[in-house]
Amino acid sequence: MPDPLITFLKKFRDVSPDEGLIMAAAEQRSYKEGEVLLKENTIPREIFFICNGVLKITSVNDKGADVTYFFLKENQFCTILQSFQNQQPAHERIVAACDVEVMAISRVKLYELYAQRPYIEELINSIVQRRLLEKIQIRNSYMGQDAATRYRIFMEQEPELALRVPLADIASYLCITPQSLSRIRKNIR
Amino acid sequence: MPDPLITFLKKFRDVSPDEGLIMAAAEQRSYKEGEVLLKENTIPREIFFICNGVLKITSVNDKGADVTYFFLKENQFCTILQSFQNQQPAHERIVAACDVEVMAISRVKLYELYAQRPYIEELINSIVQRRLLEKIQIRNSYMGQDAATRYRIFMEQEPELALRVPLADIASYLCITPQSLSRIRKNIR
DNA sequence: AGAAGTAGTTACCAAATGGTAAAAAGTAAT
DNA sequence: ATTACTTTTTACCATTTGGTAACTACTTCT
Repeated sequence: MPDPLITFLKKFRDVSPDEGLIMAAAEQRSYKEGEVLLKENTIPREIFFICNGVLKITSVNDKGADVTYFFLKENQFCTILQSFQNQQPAHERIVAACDVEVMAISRVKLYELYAQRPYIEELINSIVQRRLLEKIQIRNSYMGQDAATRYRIFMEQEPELALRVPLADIASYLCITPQSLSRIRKNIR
Repeated sequence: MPDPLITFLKKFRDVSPDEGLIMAAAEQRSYKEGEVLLKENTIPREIFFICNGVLKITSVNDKGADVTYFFLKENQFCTILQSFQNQQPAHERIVAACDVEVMAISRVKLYELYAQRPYIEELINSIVQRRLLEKIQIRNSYMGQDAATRYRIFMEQEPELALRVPLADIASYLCITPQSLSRIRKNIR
């Protein structure tokens, strides 16, 4: 069975000769829903590639409530990029939004890999940048819309996600209270 | 008088030997408030470096109202990145939020420059990526906050901007109606 | 200076959303 | 199966925000 990370990278570029190198840098891990992959105010030492499941990037606001900035699912890289690059503490937290399997790559090993195979750095950077732009686009699409519309857009863009992560997470992601989101769902039926 | 673009790049890396090359690729332009630098549904053929003033990236929603996604000011590059890279029509529009002076660099000339001086591609990519991450951070900081708080955060992060661009633009950027924003301002005094 | 146009303010009411609380449904543990 | 626990739903009222409209302040043009 081919590894999801390798399979994913091959969609962009043939990495066959370096499969071993890449796999040697990565470590497979599993997390249960709710488990924390990165605590807030800590320096991210690794980047995750999601093989299965959904991660969320969140933080706790002044009122103690969780704010969900992003969901990331299969075939996406996940880290707090600025903090990972500059090795500074991240304010955000990375949490399993449902049970997940990831490949964890430590920064040290990643940069060793980059040093050995510069094209991999280019490759991953371009993948990550593309995804960043997508995330911005998605956020933009919510702007200036009311709660019901934001939910409708979300359901068009990510229909399966609603089945996989708790309602409260989606509510937080869409800046709606869980009660309001529940009401919106009711009105749609 | 040194050019703002060169001065800016020098903050990150010494580009002295290539100043001539860079300047040859750029063309200075001025726009008045409200002038459109890029129409929606057109392919961005150039990237702008802002020497002076503020640009906004907007689009028109289903109800005919403007939504302001971003403000960009002095010492920032501005284009619709995905569309610029892939030479596809952008849904967004680039408009002068106040009178501006920019250096416009055509994609063709930029890529010629990149071919001649690969380090410039790396340099600009890293600058652009850093700014993207910043924009995401700023948007995140508004998430889950009420209108008055969003305005307060905005005024902390960008105090001068409020003096330079119309209130309606800021309202749209913060997803508030101009009337509500006016009321919020009143309550703050 | 006066007129016309644009931008910002204010007031009012309507609609959307938040917050509290309790019930219902679903999940996990014994 | 029963219990305990968590998540989701529902109802209610309070608060925030939006939309319409009129007014004021500012610009710009002649």
